[in-house]
Parts: sequence; C-alpha cells; structure tokens
Amino acid sequence: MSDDDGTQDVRDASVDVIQRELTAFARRARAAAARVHPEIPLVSYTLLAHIEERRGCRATDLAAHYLLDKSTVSRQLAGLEKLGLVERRPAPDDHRVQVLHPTEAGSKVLATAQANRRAAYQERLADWSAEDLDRFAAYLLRYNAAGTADLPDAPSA
Amino acid sequence: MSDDDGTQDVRDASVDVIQRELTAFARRARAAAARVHPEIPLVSYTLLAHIEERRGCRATDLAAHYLLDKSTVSRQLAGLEKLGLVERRPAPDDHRVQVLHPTEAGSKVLATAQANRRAAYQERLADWSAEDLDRFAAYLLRYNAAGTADLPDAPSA
DNA sequence: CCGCGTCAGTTGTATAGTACAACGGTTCGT
DNA sequence: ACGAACCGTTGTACTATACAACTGACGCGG
Repeated sequence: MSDDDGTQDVRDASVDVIQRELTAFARRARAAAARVHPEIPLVSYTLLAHIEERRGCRATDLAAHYLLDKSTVSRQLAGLEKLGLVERRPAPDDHRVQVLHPTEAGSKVLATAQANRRAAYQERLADWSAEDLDRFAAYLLRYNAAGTADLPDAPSA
Repeated sequence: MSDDDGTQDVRDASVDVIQRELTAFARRARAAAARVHPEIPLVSYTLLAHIEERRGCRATDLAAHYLLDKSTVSRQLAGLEKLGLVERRPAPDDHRVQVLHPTEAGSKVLATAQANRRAAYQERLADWSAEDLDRFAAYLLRYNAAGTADLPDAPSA
C-alpha cells in the first residue's frame, strides 16, 4: 500500500473497465462473427487465416497458438479439408507431421470473409480519427503480446 | 480510389490490426476464462455478474443485452439456480416475468471469481502506465458502445 | 366476458466447438 | 532395437448456442 497518492485507485478503475469491456466483447464476438461471415464454419475462419499467413504450418502450431487441444484442431482441419479449403500433405522428411496449405478455393473464401469483416470493422470505426485508431491498435497489440508471452502452455507451475 | 492523400492507408492498416487482435483475443478468451475461474460454469459468470449488477432484471433483458436466444438464457439460468447461485421469483404484478436475484452463495462465488479475474488482469497490465490504462479503457468503451448502440439496452426510459 | 394477438419463459432438437483420454504410427536417443 | 517423445485421429462427453414449437399470462377489442 503506497501512502503517497491515490494513483492506484485510478489504475484499478481503468483495469476494471478494461476487464469488463473485453469480457463484453468476447461474449458478443461469436454472434457478431456469425453475422459477418455466415458461410465459413466460424472458428475455421481463424485457423484458415493462420494457415494462409504461415504457409506450411502444422496442426500442432495452430493448437499452441490458439490454446486449443490438438483433437479440436484435427477436427476443424478435417472440416476445412472436406470443404476443400485446405490441403494436408505429409512432410517429406517427417511422416508424422502434416504440412498445411490453403487451396485456391480456401484463399478465395478467406479473402471474401476478410473483406466482409474488414468492412464491418471499418464501418464501426468510421468516425475514429487516424490517431485514435493507431493508438487503439497499439494498445491491443501490447495487450495480446503480454498474454502470449507465457502462453506456451503455462502448465503446472 | 481517392487521390487526395494517403491517410486512408494508415487508417486501413490500423483497422486491420484492430480486427486481427480483437479476433485473437476472442479466440483465447474462453480458454483464459476457464483457467481463471474453473468453478463457475463459464458463461454463467457473465450472466451472474449482470444479475448482481442490475438486481431484479429479467431473463429477457439478459438475452437482449448479450444477443442470446431466450432459450439459452433460460437454460443458463436453470443451471445457475440448480447451483443455488440465483433465485427466480415471479413478479407480483405480472406472472409472466421472473425477477432475478443472486443468492448469497451467488454473490460470494461471484466475488471470488471477480477477484481472480481482476488479479489476472492486473498482473497482465502491471507494467502499463496509468495514462495508458485510462486511454485503453476509454477506447474499449468507445468501441463497444458503437456496437451496442442499436441494442435495446440503453433504454431512454 | 370472450377470443385473439402478444409477451415471458420452457422444452425438444440439432449443431458447433471444445476437452480429455486412448490409440496408432513415426522418429530419435541410447 | 527398445522405449520415450511426438504428431495426429478417434471415441466420448459436455457446454453453449440457435430455432421452433409449446404453455401460461396479459391485455385489448368486441
């Protein structure tokens, strides 16, 4: 307990707001995503985007990145493959791993979904100044970076 | 496209980052919540918090606020009641509605969960300056307010 | 007062998304 | 060559969710 000033109260209040608003956002995110791109099975969008971005990544990488169980990723991938949006190829050097690539259809679907999402975000953020957008983006980056630092399982300890 | 200036590019880049980071956050939120308060059935935490905050609210209010189907709310509430965390009482003047109140156990569980969440957030935001926290909080408020504008949650009445 | 439209909530059914555990195949270190 | 570690799949179960059909309670126009 510092006796110098009441700065801590201000910090607490801000943290409270951040907690509450982030929670509210998370609660609504699913419904919102369903409205923006109803076609692509939802979560798969995220995985597909990651696959596109990091071509040749493995299922395990996705699981680690998104804190998902490997079985979950496996099924999501199966769905994506059935839809013809990703290809799973065994790595030549290691037969355990599958190298993931978007198909052409996958890239196309992803581009459409991204365009929709982007339009939705831009509409929502239309009346923000460039400076505010920049700062908000920076804050989110910083927040998420903090969270993923200890992420690699943060297991027992 | 417009030939007036390049400010649009900067805006687009920021919006992209915001979109991506918010999505990443949403994807991880569930797993994170499960770690922070594994006891309380997860989503119910949010509803319970809302019930606590707005004592005497109705199931329909919750559904509207969180964009949930009333059946979903009904079941969540049933679970919460079975756990002895909320009470559902018929309104005296209108027998259709149920007035919701947290039980004592509910308030206690909620307080614990909130303390845990709060601690987690504070740890994560420990090295942020008070000014940054304040601004981040303000941005999140602004962002969410835009999304809820059309929701029947801010009743003029 | 009666019937009909409306509102609140519940229940049936179906679907994602997820985890955990058990398993099969692969690779590597000793 | 054996066993540990690793990658992915499959079986099972549970939560969260939606939509639709239904029950019960209001409330209004006749």
